[in-house]
Parts: sequence; structure tokens; C-alpha cells
Amino acid sequence: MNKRTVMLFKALGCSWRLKILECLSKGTMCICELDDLFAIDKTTLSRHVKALVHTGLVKENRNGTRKELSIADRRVLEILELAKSITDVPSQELE
Amino acid sequence: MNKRTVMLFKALGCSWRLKILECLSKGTMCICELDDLFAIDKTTLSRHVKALVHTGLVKENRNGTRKELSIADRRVLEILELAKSITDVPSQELE
DNA sequence: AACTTATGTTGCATTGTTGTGCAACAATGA
DNA sequence: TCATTGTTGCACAACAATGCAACATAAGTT
Repeated sequence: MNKRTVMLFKALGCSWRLKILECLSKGTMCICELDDLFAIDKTTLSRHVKALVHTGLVKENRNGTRKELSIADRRVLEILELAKSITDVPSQELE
Repeated sequence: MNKRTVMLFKALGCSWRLKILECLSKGTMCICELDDLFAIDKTTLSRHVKALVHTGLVKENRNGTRKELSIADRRVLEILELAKSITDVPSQELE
């Protein structure tokens, strides 16, 4: 099994990073906009973004002092939708 | 974002567990068969299986002293295929 | 030019989580 | 009883997430 596939899933196994991807699914955003949205230290946010970029899920584009982020591969959104459809099982309690 | 979605991706972020799912995608197998196939301690294997069952990706069915395993939701296989199609990019080196 | 603001990153220490193997145990069936 | 199959408790190692302080970079101000 491909190591990069494992890396992809590791990158998706974090609620902050899923939140970031959900925001970006609606369009381009910069890190500072995400920072305003999330109750999270910007250091931590920066590192989560770095992880998403490193796995190739997110593209970044410098714009002045800002970094514009966008989804690099729309197929990731298909994965997210499938995953949500699997886990949205109200009748089945977990934990 | 749903906690169970995060759990699902965490469960997929491990090469042993992906290997197990790939084996099960071809049909039912018991843990001891997987144990013969993989160079891994049975303790560890048992725990990986437990994780897959706990997230609802794998079903188990006792059969004598054996536990027959099978994929609980075929949509997981769609996720795996999508993920592989994203990460199978020979031209793009990573690491 | 020097100063300031806005934005984002890195180094470090700390904490929390996950993976692992050994030994012991439990359950089933011959 | 014995073999087969699988699990659990424990300890340890490896990895990942976090926040603070300090730094870097770009652009605007004086």
C-alpha cells in the first residue's frame, strides 16, 4: 500500500484540518480569515495548513502578506462526502 | 464536523489497517489468515482489527475459535479507490 | 531610510495519543 | 487435557498536537 495514501488519511484524521477543508470547499480563503473563524492559536493553524499543503490537498498562493489557500484536488471533497455519508448514522450510537 | 468522520479517517491512517481492508475487499477472511499473511505480531493485528470494527468499517462473525471478518460498508472501498487515485502521482515526488 | 502593522513561520518544551511486543489470560473445539 | 485462536494488562517507544516566545516577510507611514 502506498505510503502517500496513508499520509492522506492521516492528514484527514483531524477535526481542525477537516474544518479547514470544508471552508475551502466553498472557495479560496487566506490563513488570517480562517484564524478569525476558528478558536485556535495561529501557530497551530499554520501548522495544520502546512500539513495539508505537504500532502498536496491544499494549494497556497502568496498575495502580499497573505497566503491564499484553495483545494488542490476536488476529489478530496468526494472523499469527505462519502465519509460523512458513512458516518452520519443517527441511530447508531458510538462511544 | 462529525467526530465519527474524524475517527474514520484516523482508522484509515495506518498502513496495516489499509492492508487489512484491501484483503477483505476480495472477500471474507479470518484473523488467523491475515496473521499468516502479514509479518506482524498477532497482538498488534488483533488491536488493528478491533479499531476497524470499532469504527464500523469491518464486521466480525464468530465461527468456532475463529473470527470471520468482512467489510461492513462497501463505500469505504470507494474512498480507498479515490484516495489511491489522488496519491498515485508517479511524477510528483514527496518527502 | 527607519518605524509600524499585518501576516505567517520556527524552535522549544510540554502534554497527549498511538503503536508495539511480551506475558498471561479466555474461549472454543478436538 | 491440549491445540488453536484471539484478547487484555503492562511498559515502553514513537509520534502528533499545542502554546509561548521569537523571528521573518511584505507593505504601508513618517
